[in-house]
Amino acid sequence: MNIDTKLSIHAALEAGSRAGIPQPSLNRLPQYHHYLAELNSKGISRVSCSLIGTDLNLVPVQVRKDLQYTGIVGKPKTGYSVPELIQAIESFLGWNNVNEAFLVGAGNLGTALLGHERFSNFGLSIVAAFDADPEKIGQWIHGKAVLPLEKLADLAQRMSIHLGIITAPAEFAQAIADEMVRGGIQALWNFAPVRLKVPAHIIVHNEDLYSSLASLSWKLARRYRVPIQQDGGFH
Amino acid sequence: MNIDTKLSIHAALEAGSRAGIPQPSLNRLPQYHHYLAELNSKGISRVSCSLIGTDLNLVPVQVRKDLQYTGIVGKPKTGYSVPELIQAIESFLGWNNVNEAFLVGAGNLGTALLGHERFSNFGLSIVAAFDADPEKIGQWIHGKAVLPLEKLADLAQRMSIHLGIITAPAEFAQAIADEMVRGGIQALWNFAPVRLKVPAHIIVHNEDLYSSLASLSWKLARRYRVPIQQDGGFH
DNA sequence: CTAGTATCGCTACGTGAATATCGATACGAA
DNA sequence: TTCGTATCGATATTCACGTAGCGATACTAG
Repeated sequence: MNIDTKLSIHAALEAGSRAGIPQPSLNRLPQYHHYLAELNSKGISRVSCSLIGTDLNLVPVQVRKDLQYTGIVGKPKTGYSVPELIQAIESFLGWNNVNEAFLVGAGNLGTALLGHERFSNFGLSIVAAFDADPEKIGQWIHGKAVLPLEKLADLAQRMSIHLGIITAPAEFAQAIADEMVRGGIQALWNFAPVRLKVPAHIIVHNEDLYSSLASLSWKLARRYRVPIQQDGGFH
Repeated sequence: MNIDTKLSIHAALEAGSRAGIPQPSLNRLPQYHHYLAELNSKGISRVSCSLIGTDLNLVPVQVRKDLQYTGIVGKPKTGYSVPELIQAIESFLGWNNVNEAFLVGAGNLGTALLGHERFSNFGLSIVAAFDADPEKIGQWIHGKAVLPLEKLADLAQRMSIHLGIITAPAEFAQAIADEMVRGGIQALWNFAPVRLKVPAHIIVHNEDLYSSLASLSWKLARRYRVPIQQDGGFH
């Protein structure tokens, strides 16, 4: 019995590692990348997990495990080669190939993203913006044209755009997502605070500022609340 | 000194569990809130977990469990009262009391957040912006003054500001965080792609766009990659 | 040349979150 | 009134991530 369970756990783990990488590890990789780029610019060519750990507030084991997912191997006592590590992370994350993206919703947040030229370092290029507001259509924001929303699906198909960014208000997000899917877009980066309904093969990543804000304000509010009994709050 | 860092790591990791509500649940609460507000505006007064689940793409059990954390109780067969539920979520998240915040880094993203008036619905009020760039100091962005960074700590103390938002480039983030802590700020909302080192009692919430982008581009790249040989990819 | 030590890689364990299952309760229909 | 059903609440199982410990390896000092 326990052999069975052990085996199945093992299989699950194997499958997990082969098919993917834990989400938290994936989230940490860009931080390693940023840190390593800094080291590299200082001319440091080798680095150990312990060093990364102390500088980034992580325990060395975790760093090592994360880096293993990229496929790189280090040498005992020596550590890792910084340039190789950077290269490994970039290639693992697909930052070598440029992703062209469409953005919908040329409001404050959309404008900010359009102007964020550093995205190009990470394989992201926003090629055009879309909006439903006639006032905005025809404008140029940070060198990108604002086009009418109706043209999105057709253009996406002809230009083989794979990534869509939604920075429109929540009530329009679902309709926009539908249009994007219709245009053959494969992945959505959604900044609206809704859970989009899309076909199963579409990748959706939600970037919900209100969720984060909820976390924060809850933790903050909690601090000034009367001291809570850990479990005894009830009955 | 390293005791401090250990503590902060520990605190960050355990914050969710010690608090009594899982982080993911906390993140979903604003979505329920948004959804319920919509129902409420339609005049619907009662709702069941199953309904919420189908509309939000979640399984009913999960919805029920999340809602339980707010302390509300439902009635079998009837479900929950929509207004009570909204009230419970708002009070649980601390959205009834206003959090005043300082923002540092009046770039694209900072400007976007300053202009996002809907934050006021969620208990957040950004009262002033700060920057180190003399060009920006003295300007008014969306009705908020841009002040010199040196004044932050003193002002924060005098105005009892508890929340700091960092939208500056990564290389300045740590210094800014230090200033905020010096000014008595309790919680940081950090949009820079770095792990801040702060005393253990400070709440930090990282909003790392590059992490998200990494997730996305990895998943997207993976789709077009040839089936992966686990170890053979390199050399 | 040998011993010591820092670091990597692997396996095993523990904890917390998601999910499934079971019993309890309230409303509606016969 | 009584039975059926939808829904809530509580408990148990499964799964994923983080953590710890062990052995292996390579550099360095004497």
